[in-house]
Amino acid sequence: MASAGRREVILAESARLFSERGIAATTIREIGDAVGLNSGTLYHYFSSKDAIVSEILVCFLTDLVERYDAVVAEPETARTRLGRIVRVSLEVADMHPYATEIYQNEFANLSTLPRYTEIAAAVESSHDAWFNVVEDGVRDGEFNSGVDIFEFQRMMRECVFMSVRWHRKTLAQDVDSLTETLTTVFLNGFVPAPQPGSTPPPPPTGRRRAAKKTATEPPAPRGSAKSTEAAASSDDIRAELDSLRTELRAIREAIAERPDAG
Amino acid sequence: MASAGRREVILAESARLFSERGIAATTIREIGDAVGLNSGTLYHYFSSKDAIVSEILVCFLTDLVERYDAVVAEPETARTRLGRIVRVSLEVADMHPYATEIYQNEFANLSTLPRYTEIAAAVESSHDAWFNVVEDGVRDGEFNSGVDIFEFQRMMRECVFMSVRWHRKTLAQDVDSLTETLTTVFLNGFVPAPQPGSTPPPPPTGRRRAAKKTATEPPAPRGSAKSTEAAASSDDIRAELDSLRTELRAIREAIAERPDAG
DNA sequence: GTCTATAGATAGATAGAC
DNA sequence: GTCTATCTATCTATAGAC
Repeated sequence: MASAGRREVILAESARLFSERGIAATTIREIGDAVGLNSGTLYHYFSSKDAIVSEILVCFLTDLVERYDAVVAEPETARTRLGRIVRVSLEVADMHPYATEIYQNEFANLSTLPRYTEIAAAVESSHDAWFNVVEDGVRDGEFNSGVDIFEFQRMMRECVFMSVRWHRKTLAQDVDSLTETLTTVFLNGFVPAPQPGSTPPPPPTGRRRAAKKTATEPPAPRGSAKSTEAAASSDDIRAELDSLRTELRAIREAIAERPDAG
Repeated sequence: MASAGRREVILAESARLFSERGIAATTIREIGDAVGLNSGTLYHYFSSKDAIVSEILVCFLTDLVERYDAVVAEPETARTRLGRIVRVSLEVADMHPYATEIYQNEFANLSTLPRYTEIAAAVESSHDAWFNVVEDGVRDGEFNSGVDIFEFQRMMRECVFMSVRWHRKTLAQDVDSLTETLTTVFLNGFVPAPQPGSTPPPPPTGRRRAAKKTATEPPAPRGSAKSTEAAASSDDIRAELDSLRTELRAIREAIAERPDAG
């Protein structure tokens, strides 16, 4: 009877244990204890321990890809869509509180899982969503191409999912501020010009860590050396930098306008 | 006699296996096979499997903290010191190719390790180095406080160590470009104001990364990840000048080689 | 559906010959 | 220092009573 929700309870408790202790370190008996069932009974619902892992990941990734696909297709600017991807990532992670951590911790060693092909395909699809939106933004001039596209989107994507771990306990409440922080940190370093209208808001000033100085040294010494030696030639260098940038831009545009430009 | 380097070989092979398969999934017998010793012989060098794990992590973290402490004490701007922390992180990671991955993958579940207190203290010390430098930069107005300090430095720190994993095979050659990319992405989104003198170049639209698929392996990071904003120190500016010159030269040559050029 | 009991495999670690 | 041999513990998964 209770078998209706039993499967889901097993999945939920397993996910929690897997993320807390690791998959290999979590035993079937521990899962049984957490659910309130004998370990043998679990095999009435799942054919193996790995099958539980696979189902956890497939459920999470299916939800994620489905919502990514909707966002990517939106007729919005790349910045808007990228912000939505961040938000969707956090929301889906909130619906699957432990799956993202399991995936992050152990994906590298999960290639022998039952439905691994399905899982890998979903992972790749989710990665494509990020890449395509960032690529669109660069092509349209909305983002800066001074930083390698692939490198950038991978950093941002992984940072978003690490943030899930860091904010797991309060993720639902933190979605807004986290989305804002992530897009501000990454995009204000990635857009060509600063937004005149939307300058970064006054500090949300979240938590402050009890910053203890390292036992050896009080790191006071940042000091006056700021721009002393660089000051003399600084203007000349900046001038040359600007001219180089201008020339580079002209050349790039010339190349881009060529009919057979690649 | 061979016992001189044996310990180090055991540590190296163990680290490789632990990072590839996970600690729990790596058996003593596999380590013995990899080293060319019987599994029982390993206990002549280490008291347990966990003792091997601990020694791997302690060696890595000791090197890291030692070099962090030197950087934090430098009389430089926060931006310079933060850049040095990034570089030092990559260099130490290159000296301990697998320790960072082991730490990232399994640190959450390692609290029962033999020398865990020592390990945790080193981890905290390394975190403090990052926090203190970023905090200094904010206090002096060099960085922007519109984003939560703790959140920012944690994102940047974790991104640096994830980059180690992504570039593990070519880390030594990629240190320069990676340091540049990481500081550009994070700091240009974290500095208070853009340089008024130089309007950032509009998007070139020309070069696009060819491979968007492949969830497995990023293409080689050609060092085109260059900053668009003027850097704070003369070293950074000179480095950018050099890279711009190099890129200009490459573009000129590419144009000259086109059959229909001129 | 849930349990008890256990099969079958393999892990970490030890003892002692050489 | 290295080996063979083995102990002890524990795991996944199964068989069958209820």
